[in-house]
Amino acid sequence: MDQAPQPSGQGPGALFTDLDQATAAVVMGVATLRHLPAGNTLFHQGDPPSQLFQVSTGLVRLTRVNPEGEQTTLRFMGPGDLVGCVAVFRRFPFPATATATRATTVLCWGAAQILDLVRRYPAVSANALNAVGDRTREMVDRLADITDKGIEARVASVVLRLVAQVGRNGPKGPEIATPVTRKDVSEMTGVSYFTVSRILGGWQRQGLVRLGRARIIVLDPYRLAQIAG
Amino acid sequence: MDQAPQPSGQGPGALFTDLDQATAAVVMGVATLRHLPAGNTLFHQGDPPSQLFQVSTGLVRLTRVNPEGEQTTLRFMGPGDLVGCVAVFRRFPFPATATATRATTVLCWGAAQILDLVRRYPAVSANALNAVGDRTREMVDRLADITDKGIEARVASVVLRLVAQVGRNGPKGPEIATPVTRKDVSEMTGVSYFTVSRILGGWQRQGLVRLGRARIIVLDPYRLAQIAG
DNA sequence: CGTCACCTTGATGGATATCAAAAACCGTGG
DNA sequence: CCACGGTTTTTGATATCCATCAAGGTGACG
Repeated sequence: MDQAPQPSGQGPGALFTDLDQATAAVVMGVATLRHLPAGNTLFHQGDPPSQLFQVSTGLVRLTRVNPEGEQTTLRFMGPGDLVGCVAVFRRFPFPATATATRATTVLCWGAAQILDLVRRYPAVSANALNAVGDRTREMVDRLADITDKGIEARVASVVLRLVAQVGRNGPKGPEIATPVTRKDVSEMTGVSYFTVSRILGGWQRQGLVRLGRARIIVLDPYRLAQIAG
Repeated sequence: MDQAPQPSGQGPGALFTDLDQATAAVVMGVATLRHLPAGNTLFHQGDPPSQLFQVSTGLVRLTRVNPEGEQTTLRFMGPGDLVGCVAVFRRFPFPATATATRATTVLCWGAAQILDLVRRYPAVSANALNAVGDRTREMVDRLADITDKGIEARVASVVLRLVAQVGRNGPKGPEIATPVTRKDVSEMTGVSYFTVSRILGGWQRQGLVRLGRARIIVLDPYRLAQIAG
């Protein structure tokens, strides 16, 4: 907790922040808890937005099929993050596929229920607005990163963002939740696989990071932030 | 109206959709109308989010300063679009600078007032959620475009998006609102200036577009969509 | 201890950024 | 109406960065 990176879903969970006890109970009351083994999917790209999820434990990967038909990673979501919030509140088909990359538990709300709650409780509505706003903000930042930074800076940004979103404090320093592969990082940066490997390798030689199979430990976040610009 | 591209802010204006007459009157009542000469700015990047704007007529450009200190174009907003919605509802500093690129009129709401309206009227809250959700959706799409499309496809995407957002029907076909320069297009695509010029030039030779100073007329939207993938 | 998925490293070519310079365009004022 | 100045755009030549291809390594897990 001290200097540990926080999951992006702040506090007890995005939807519940600043709710009075009664309201929180109502929101919790209509939720159901679900356990997913690794590899299971919450929903597929294009599905109607029938449910809203909040990750409780584990790790969820959002992917998209590109024009060539391959799945490419869009982002990861960890404990406290609202998965599907944009689609559900906006009543759009899910723009991505959500998959548990390891054993995961999630809270689920039916679309109709959650929309009703939002209409009835301004506090819940505010939380929804905040969650969606945060998402937009992140996307704008990522877009700016990609358009005006060099490759190395982009990789640094993505690594730092991953640490902040799905990081944990390991013994040697902040550590990105496993399994996040080089391929995932490359797809999130718009850089090829191999180049990411080379850049990370270079950083490891300089002692900025420690690498493992589907694992990245950040030893010098300050210098990384510098590289990210 | 027939086959004309619609501004992204749908109908009479994002905030007002599906409001009963009384509510609409209240929302309109606390708004003020402002006229801006070309070149004036609504707000600067980093400013506290003191006001929400809805473009009524004209054209607004959102720019961001990149690490090198230059202003780069993020997007344009035309009639019906809510400018600053993410920042105001999320209570974040504005992530970009908004400038009128020509004579423009906007509706303005004070942050406190609009937050109050959102808390009081679920219908307004729903509209806010929709507006912010649309924004997220667009950013996700743009991000995906950039990471998994080739350069030419990216330029095509941006041109088509501009037509949809700030396009008008000219005599020869859909036409992007002026002044949108090649430089703007290049910054929105993450491609250099010169390359955009070459690509557009090529399209003009094939009869897909007609070019002018700070002007792009789309002659063959269908083929462009094909190129965009 | 074998197999599979993930990762690294090297060599190569090509797409695109960059630099440089000239041309087209527009508004302005004579 | 025309000449002028600044901005935008085009076009060409060059260099560089990165994607791609190929092959070998390394760790995890049954």
